[in-house]
Amino acid sequence: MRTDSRLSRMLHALIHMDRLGGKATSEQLAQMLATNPVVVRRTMAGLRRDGLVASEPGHGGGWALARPLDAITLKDIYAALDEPELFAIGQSQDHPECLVEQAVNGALAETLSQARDLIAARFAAVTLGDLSRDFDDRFAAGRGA
Amino acid sequence: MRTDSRLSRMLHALIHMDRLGGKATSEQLAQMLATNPVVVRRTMAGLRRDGLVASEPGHGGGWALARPLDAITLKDIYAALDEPELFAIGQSQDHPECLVEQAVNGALAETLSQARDLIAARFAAVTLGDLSRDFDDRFAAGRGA
DNA sequence: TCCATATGAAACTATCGAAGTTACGAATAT
DNA sequence: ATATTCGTAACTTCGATAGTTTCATATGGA
Repeated sequence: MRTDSRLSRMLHALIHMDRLGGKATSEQLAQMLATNPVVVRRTMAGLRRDGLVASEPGHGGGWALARPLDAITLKDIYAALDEPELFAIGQSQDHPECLVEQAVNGALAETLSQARDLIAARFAAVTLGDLSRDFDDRFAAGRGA
Repeated sequence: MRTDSRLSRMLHALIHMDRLGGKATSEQLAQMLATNPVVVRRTMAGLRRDGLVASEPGHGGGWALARPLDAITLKDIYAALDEPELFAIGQSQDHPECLVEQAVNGALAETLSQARDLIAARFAAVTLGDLSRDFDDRFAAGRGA
């Protein structure tokens, strides 16, 4: 399975936007993410819908952060992407009436549910501001500070 | 992404095998899993390699459990499948040298690592015997016991 | 007004791994 | 001998993200 990189990419994009003064075009972001402007627009659409960013067409337009990074959690971004599936392993749905299958699926579902809760709690607790400060630390470390 | 159902299917298959006296052919298992005998053989190959089951060709052959269900953990099965990727969300690998990307990937990796540890601990703690007894409970409940 | 710059969106292709299928060889028991 | 069963290679199908092409629309400046 090919893993979904949209969450990672949007985090990356928004932090870069912040460092560009809170604004950027799809073209600029596409270069930062090594992808296509259309992919950027498509992926950002949910963030706009949820009020995390705003967009304006035409000359001088582009994308703008609608909130400070400290007011955006990973959970906000994840929700704006319509909560993509977290897990690559799943239940077999072959014979829903088979009690063995139900027992197996129940056990897996409970385990994955616990993992989901853990991830959700982390996503809710971490802001883009936190990640941006992580960057600052890495930058300082990279300069040997 | 289409979720990988091999773990679920193998648990399902081995419990059914146990209830058939510990033996079954690929054809029988394929019917239980609503799939093809070749898919069963392919998926069971890792389990044979790891000594969880044995296979014999020819007339009267088929698959046999090599251990009691209580001596097989979900972790054993997961390992026999060569530890398939657990998560459907991933890091972007576009610009590994970008410090923003490193900060983002680091945060995601840490969260997923915690979730992975949680899942691994559950997998190590649960045996197929446990799931089989879950089945017994469901069966009793289904009969109104 | 004219035009370059942007986003919006539809429609299509590319990609990648699990899953499914076909086909044939090899081994085993009756 | 023959039917049964696994082993394996090779190919197709499927589904979702990702990538691409194309055109419409809106904005601001010359």
